[in-house]
Amino acid sequence: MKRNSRLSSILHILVHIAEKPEQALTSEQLATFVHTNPVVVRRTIAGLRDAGIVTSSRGHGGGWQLGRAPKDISLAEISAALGETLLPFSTEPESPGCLVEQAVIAVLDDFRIAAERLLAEKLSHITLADLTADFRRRYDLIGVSSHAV
Amino acid sequence: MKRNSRLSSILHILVHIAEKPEQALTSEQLATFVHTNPVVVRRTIAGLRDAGIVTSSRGHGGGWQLGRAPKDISLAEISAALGETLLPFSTEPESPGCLVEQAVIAVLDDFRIAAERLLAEKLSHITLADLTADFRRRYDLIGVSSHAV
DNA sequence: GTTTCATGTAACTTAATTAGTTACGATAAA
DNA sequence: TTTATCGTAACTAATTAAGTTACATGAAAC
Repeated sequence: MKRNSRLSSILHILVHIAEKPEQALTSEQLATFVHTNPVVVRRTIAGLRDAGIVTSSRGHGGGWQLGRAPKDISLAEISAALGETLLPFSTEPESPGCLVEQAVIAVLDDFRIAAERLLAEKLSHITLADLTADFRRRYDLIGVSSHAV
Repeated sequence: MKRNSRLSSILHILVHIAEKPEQALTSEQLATFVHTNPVVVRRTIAGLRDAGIVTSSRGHGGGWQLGRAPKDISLAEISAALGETLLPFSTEPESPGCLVEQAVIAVLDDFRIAAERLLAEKLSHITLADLTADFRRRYDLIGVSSHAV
């Protein structure tokens, strides 16, 4: 899993989980989908469990399943559960007392807050169900197995 | 200069330049504002020169000045000149042939394009002049020197 | 109950990225 | 001619995140 592809990878994983609702998929299986290893998957996906987006079960036959229906899981929630901002520019003061910096940070923070609200609003209208629907459209068209390579 | 504070640092620098329109500020002076060193400043600011946002002059008395009036320099241009996207999540395919990944990337790319347009639009309405005005408001209120620490 | 198969998580290693630094050539004013 | 400045290449250091190893915990299968 490359840097900065966490959101993409997680969605990839979630759609695969959504496509096998009757069985729990193991971290190992999920790891092969995104070319990484099981521990990284568990670590990355842990936040989603805390948010109720997925559930995990231990022991024989255990693994990962969705915590609720795909249509009730929005990309906004997923993104939030990952705990990263979509706009990762820093506005930490580095020269406390510099009025120029204070002005810059004030303007930038206003922008960030407005932008984050906007992005979250857009993401809240896209659900996992939209992704699985898009996948199935492709699948019906081409008709090959759900995962090659 | 910390990671992810490039935009903020550049704006800090630009406002300082804007506040001394009659003189060129050296990389060394600018570096002290953002607690870094002259070479990093030159490197970071090089893209802005290519975009005509600042000009540089060599030799004795040389340094950096604005390429045009603050009111004609928008944050959208500055951000673009830095050559970084504001939404740095990757949508590079890692499993070509996986229809699930293709669906994820398609949806994510649509979102990214729309989001970037939106953010650029918002940033195009904020200019360096807005930042200097905000600074002056603070300055008039508190009345201390433009740069402490 | 013992074995097997999973997750949970801590601790460590490796890889990638970016800032910081040194060095020196080019340029322009004093 | 000296001094001050940028331009840039090459290297080093710091930081971050992914990858890995190891092992404890929990649950099903036999």
